[in-house]
Amino acid sequence: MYRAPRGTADILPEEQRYWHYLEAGARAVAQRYGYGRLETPVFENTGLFVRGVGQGTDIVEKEMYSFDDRGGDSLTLRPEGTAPACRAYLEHGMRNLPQPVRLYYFSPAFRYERPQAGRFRQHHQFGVEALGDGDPSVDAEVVEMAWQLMNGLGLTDLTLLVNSIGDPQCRPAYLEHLKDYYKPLAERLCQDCKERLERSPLRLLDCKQPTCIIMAQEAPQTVDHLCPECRDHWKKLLGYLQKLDVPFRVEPRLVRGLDYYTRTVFEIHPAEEGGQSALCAGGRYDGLIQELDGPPTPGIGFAAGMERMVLNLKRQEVPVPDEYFVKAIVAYLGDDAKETAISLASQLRSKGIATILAPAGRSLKAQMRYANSLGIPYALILGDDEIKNGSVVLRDMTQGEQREIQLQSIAEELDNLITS
RNA sequence: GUGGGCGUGGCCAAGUUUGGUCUAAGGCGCCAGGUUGUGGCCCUGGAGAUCGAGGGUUCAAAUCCCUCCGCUCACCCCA
Repeated sequence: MYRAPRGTADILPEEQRYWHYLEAGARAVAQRYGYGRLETPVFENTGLFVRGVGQGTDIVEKEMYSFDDRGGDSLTLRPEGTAPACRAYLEHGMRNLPQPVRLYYFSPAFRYERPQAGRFRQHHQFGVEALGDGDPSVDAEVVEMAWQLMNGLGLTDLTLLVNSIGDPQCRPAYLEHLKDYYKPLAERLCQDCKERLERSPLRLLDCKQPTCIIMAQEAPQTVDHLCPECRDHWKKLLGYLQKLDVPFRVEPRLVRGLDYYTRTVFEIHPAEEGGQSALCAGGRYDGLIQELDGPPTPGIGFAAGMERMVLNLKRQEVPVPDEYFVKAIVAYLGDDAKETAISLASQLRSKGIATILAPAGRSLKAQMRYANSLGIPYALILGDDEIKNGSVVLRDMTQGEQREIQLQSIAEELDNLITS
C-alpha cells in the first residue's frame, strides 16, 4: 500500500477548519497593511536558491529537492519563499512601481530533512515581503504585522525576539572580534562549534550545547559592534516598536542560517519550549536582490509556518469555528420517491441550501441514523404518501419535531429556518 | 547524517517479561437487526488483522534472534 511520502501529510477534511481559519486571519492582516498576494511556481531554477539562499547553507548543501527536467534544466522545489518573491520582483519590473512593494503569499516549501514534531519535508508558509524601502519604519511595520497576525489568531504567551546582525559594513569587523573571543576557548567548544569557528562564526552564538551556551553569553554581541548606519537603524526600529507597544525582547544570540540576512532579524516563539518551535521568523535582506543580479534594493519580510501555527492553535485550544455545512438530507422510501428525492436535493442546492441525498438501499431507520451521525439539522422524508400529496415531511433533527409541507414551498421554508 | 522509543483490524488497544490455552481480548467507528415509514440511549448480530516485511531458532513464535522498512522524539538545521 502506498503512503504519503515521508515528512508529508494529508490535510483531511476535519483539519480544514484550522487552515481556513489561518488563511482568513493571515489574509485579513495582509490586506489591512496593504499587501498584495503573490503566487510563484512551486519549482524554480536551482540557481535562484543556490545564489539567493547561499552556497554554504544547509538548505543548499543538503536539503534541496533538485532534479533535472526532461529538457535538462536543473529545477528545485522551493525551499523557502523570499528568493522567489525577489525573483518575481525583478522579473516583473516591480521596481518601477511605487516603493516599497508589499507582497504576501501562501505556499508550500520543501526541504529534505529528518521529520519530527513541527518539522516536515513539505510544509506551508504564510510569508510577507516589503521590497524597495530600507527605512526602519518598514522593519517596524513587518515586525508588528507578524505580531498582529499571531495575536489576531488568538495565540497567547508568545515571545518576540529581535536582534540586529549588522551589514557588510560592520559584520566583518565584528566577526573578527568574535573569533578573537573564541580562539582561546576553542578547546572547550563542542565539535560542531569548532568547525563553525572558521566557516560561520555567527552560528556559535546559538549553539544549544550547555557549555557553548555559557561561552556565548559572554561573547561580544552584534548590537555592540554595529556601524553607525546600522546602529541608527537599530535604535530607530526599537523606538518605533516601543511606540507601537509591540512587546519585544532583544536577543543578542538570535542569528540566521540563511546568508542573505542583514540588520534586523526576528522570531516569534510560543511559551512551550521545543527544538523547532519558531512560529515565525524573518528579517532584513538588503543584499539579496543585488545577489540575484538586480539593482541594490532593500527588503524585509517574514515567513510563518502554518503547520506550527495549527499545532499551537490546538495546544492552546483556541476556539476555531466549526464549519460543517450540510443543512439538509433527503431520505426516501421506494423507487418513485427516489426520483423525487433526487430532484428535490438538486433543487435545494440550486437555492443555495447544502443538501445531500441519503445513501441508497437503506431502511428509513438507517437513513435517519446516518443523518444523525453526520449532524445534519434537517431531514426531508419522502414516501408514497408524500408523493401522493405532493408534500414532504420536514423533520427538525435537533428538536425532534416534524411536520408535512407542500413540496413547492419546502425550499423557502427551509431557507427561513436556516437563516433565522 | 547521528541517537532514543515504537510498529497487533479505519482508530485506541490487551497479549510480547515466563514461546504452546492467540483458529489474537476489549473499546470506538462502520454495516445490519430489535416487525409493518424515522435518528440520538440501550440490546443483538456482522464485516474487518497474512500480529510492519523478510529470514532464522524451535515439535511450536504476535511472543526469542538477525536484517530491512516505516512511524515517532531528540540532535543538526529551520517555518
